[in-house]
Amino acid sequence: MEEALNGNFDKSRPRCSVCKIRSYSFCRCLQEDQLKIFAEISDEKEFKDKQTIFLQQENSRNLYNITKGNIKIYKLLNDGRIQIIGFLYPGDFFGSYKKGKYNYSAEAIGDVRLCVFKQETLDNYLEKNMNLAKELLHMTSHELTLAQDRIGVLGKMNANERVAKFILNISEQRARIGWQNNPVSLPMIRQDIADYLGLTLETVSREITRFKTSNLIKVMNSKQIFIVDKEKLATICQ
Amino acid sequence: MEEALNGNFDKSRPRCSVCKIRSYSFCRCLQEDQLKIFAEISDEKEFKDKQTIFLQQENSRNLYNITKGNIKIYKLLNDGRIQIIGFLYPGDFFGSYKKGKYNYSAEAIGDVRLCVFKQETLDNYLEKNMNLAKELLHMTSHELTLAQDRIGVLGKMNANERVAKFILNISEQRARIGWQNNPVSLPMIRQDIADYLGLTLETVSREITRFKTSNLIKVMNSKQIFIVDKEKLATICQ
DNA sequence: TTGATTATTTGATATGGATCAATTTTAATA
DNA sequence: TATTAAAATTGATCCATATCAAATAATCAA
Repeated sequence: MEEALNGNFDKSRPRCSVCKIRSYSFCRCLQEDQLKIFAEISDEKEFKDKQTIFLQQENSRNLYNITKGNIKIYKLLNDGRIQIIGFLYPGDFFGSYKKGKYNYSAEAIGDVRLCVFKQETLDNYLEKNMNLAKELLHMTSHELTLAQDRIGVLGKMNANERVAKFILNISEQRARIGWQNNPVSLPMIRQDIADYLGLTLETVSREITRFKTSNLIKVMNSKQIFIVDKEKLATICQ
Repeated sequence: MEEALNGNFDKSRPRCSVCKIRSYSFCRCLQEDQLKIFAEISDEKEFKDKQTIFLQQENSRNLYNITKGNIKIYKLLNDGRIQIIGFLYPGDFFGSYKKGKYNYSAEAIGDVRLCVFKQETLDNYLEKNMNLAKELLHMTSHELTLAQDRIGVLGKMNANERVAKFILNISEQRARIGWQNNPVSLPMIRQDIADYLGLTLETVSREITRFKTSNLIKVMNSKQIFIVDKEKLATICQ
């Protein structure tokens, strides 16, 4: 089962040892000899496009680590309005390590593979491993930084700036985990981008067209954007 | 000096022992016998209204814990636009525990007293105290939750909802630390509320007037708001 | 106390992005 | 491959909030 999921046919090595994204994830701080135990405190789980991973109102039990694919986390207002809090990529973690309700819902975009940690299990493990606790603290703190950046975008930037920043951010994220970052692939639909940026899909579409006609980008297809003039795009959103 | 600041004239007890807000702060997890050492790894510092605590572009060296007063943390776009990321109150912490630049600037609103921790010192102490590391992780995670809530507010709510939510939030925060929460005092000016909510000060003023004329609140003076109908206010922003 | 400064409210008008609507393009399925 | 459904684009219009402007109100300094 585990072998099937990560393609590890070397039974002598735990799946964490052969994990391709470990160096971008909070478990990167673990030594080779710790990986066997660590691999045992989590389960791998797969999700298909649009499958719900958890809903906001559920009791929080797990923390998740993405090893493959993209997910979106979102909040739903009771009149149906959606705000996408974030798109998450391999190496990112989400969920909750404290009891209560989740703060958002999580859904797969395309095929997804996750490591699932039970709260108590992870908490117990943290107790024995200060490095991991610190790494988790640093990554949570980094998440907070990103969330604060987004507050700035949503509070003060106009549609033009938001879309420019979105394209650059997603390209940077790809570069960070060593993937092709130009053309950048947008796995999510325009409605999702809109719900992420606090705009409507029409406005997102118009801004993309605007960047296209002013030759800042080339739209290979609706999900593949080639950045022609990165500097000008950066100037737009500073 | 320390005695003068926190009014502790009992020289036999460290200032953390007599700290009034410790139970709301990350240091609440420490035992009485640990407080002496902990008091020694931080300094107390005072700031006056509008004094800058640090600027975004500075090298981050410290983590701060508020023991008295209010501060605002904000980002500045290069054309002068301001986004206030948050208003922070006694028990809240801010700054950075990793090297680099700060992610925002911080400024005092009224008289403020802070505990200042040097990054390395705090980091070393964390190494020896798993409880504190965990508490810091949980509080950072909680901060992240609050930031995500704000993303929802700024991304999807209209002016009416934003102002209603602001008044309720600030009232809840007062209740949480056991202070008078109705009437609720707004230590910041309208421009700050606007920069916090992603609105203009005129819009904030108009929404407050609207709540006043529809008898949801009473404006004792511009900085003291009495909540008349909490339920209706809550319905507005759900 | 008085004048000056800063903060707040209120009014008139403008506008960026939402909304409504139709068309085109792309993807899914039979 | 044809048929349908979903996604994306483009156009026309509207409206919530910004902007500009002026009047009060509160605070500060001399």
